[in-house]
Amino acid sequence: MAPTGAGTPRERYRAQVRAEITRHAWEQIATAGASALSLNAIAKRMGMSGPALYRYFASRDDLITELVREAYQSLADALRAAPGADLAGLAHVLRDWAVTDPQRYFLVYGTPIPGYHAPDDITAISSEIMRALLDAGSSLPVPDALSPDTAPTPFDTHLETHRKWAGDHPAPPGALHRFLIFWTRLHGVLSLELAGHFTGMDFDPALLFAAELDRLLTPRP
Amino acid sequence: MAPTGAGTPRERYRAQVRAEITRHAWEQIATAGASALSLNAIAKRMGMSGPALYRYFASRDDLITELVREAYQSLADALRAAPGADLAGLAHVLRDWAVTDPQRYFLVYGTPIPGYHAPDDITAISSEIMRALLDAGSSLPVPDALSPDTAPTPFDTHLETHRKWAGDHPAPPGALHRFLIFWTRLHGVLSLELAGHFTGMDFDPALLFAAELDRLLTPRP
DNA sequence: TGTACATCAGTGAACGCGCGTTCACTGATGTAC
DNA sequence: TGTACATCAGTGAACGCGCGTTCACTGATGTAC
Repeated sequence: MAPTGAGTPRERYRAQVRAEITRHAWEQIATAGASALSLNAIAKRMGMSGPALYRYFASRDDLITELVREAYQSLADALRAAPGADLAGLAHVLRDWAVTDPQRYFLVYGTPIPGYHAPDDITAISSEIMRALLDAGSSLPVPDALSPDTAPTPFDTHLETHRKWAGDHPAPPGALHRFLIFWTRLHGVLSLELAGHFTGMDFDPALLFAAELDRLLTPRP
Repeated sequence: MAPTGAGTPRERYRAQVRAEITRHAWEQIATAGASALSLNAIAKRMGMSGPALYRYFASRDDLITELVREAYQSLADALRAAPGADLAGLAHVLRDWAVTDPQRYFLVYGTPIPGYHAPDDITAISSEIMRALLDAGSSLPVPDALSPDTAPTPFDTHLETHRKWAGDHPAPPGALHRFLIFWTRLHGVLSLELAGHFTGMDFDPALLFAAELDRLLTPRP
C-alpha cells in the first residue's frame, strides 16, 4: 500500500495529531496568552486525557518551542511568498502577519520569558528572515532616508567593524544600517499598536504604519 | 505626638510594608517575569506567612495593578525631572529608564495580558506622559524629518479629524504626527533591543538608538 | 489467508506541588476615660 | 498614670484547584512468517 505524502500511515497519523495539538495551543494562546498555556487544558479540549499528549511532546516547554518555531516559520514563509517582494510589499506582509494573530507576534517579538533559550534551529530561521530582508533591501534602489550616498554616520562606521551578524552577506555597512532602520521603525509602530497603546487614540494605526513606510521609501520634497 | 511625614505611625508602617512588598515583587519580576509573580513566594521571602499580604493587597491582581502604576509613575517622574528637557534629553531618559529594568519596560510596553484592563488612574498617568512629550515636541524647533513645513501626508490629513486623544492640546496635526514618529521609532529600537533580537549581532544598540534619534533631530545634507 | 507477535496510542490512577484565598484566632499597638 | 476597650497586623490550618509529569495497564494497529 503506497502511503501518500510522507511516511507510513502511523507517521501520518502522528503528524496529524501533533498538528491538532498545536492548533488548539494557538487558540489557547490567542485567548489567554502564552503563560496560560496548559497541556491538560489542551487535552481536555481534544477529548483526550492529559498524559496522552506526552506521546507527542516531551514536555510543556517542548510544545512552546514548537510554537515559537511555527511562528518564525510562518513569517519566513509569508515573506518568501510575498508578491513582487519589494520593500513595501515585504513591510505589508510583515504587518498582515502580525495583525492576523497578535499573540503569535508577541511570542516572537514580545516580552521574552526570562531563562528561556531558543534552540539553534530556531535562531537559524530567524537569521533566514533577516537575510531575506537584507537581500531585498540591498538589491533594490532605496531612495531618501535609506539612500546610501549620505555621509556615513558614527553608527555606520561602527557597523563597518561590527557586522559579523550579516555573515558573508555582501551588503555594505550602509545597507545594513538601512535594513536596521527599516526593521526597527516598522516594529516600533507594530509593537505599540498591538500592545494597545494607540487604542482610544482614535486614529488608524494602519495609516501611521503606511506613513512610516512611505518616509522610508520615497524622497520628501 | 506629631507624626512626621504622612499620617499616623500605623499608616506609616503600612506604607512601609507595602513598599517592601512591591520591592520584592519587582525583584521577582526581574528574575522570572511577571507571569511567575506569586504572593506566597513574596511572603516567604519577607519571612511572613502568605495570608499576611492580604492586609496590604486585596488580591494578586491588585498587586500587579500597583506595579503597573509604579512603572508608569517612575517613567513620568523621570521625564518630568529630565535636565534641559529637550527632545534628545527626553529620549535618553526613556532609554535609560527602559534599560535599567527591562521587565519594568515590558510590564508597560510589552505583551499585554489578555483580558487585563488597567484602571482609570493608570491610563491618566499614561496620558500625562504623552502630554509631556507632546509639549516638549511641539514647543521646540524640530528640524528635518519632523519639520512642519513639508507637504501634509495622507496621514496628516487623517490626523486632523482623528485627534481627540490629544485632548485640548493646541498642537497642530503636524506636531502630533511628529510626536508619534518620535515615539514609535524610539520604541522600535528599544523593544527589539530589550527583547534580545540584537544579541549575537555584535553591534551596539545604544548607537543605533542614538543614530535614530539623530535622524529625528538634525537635518541631513 | 491466517496466526503469533511486536509496536504503540491512549487511559486512569496517582504523585507532589504551589497557587490564591478564607477563616477563626492570638497578641501587640493605639485610644478613651 | 492607670485601666478598659477597640483596632488591626500577622499566624496557622484548611479549602479547592489545576498544573506537569510518572507509571502500569489495555486495546487497537501494524508486521512477520
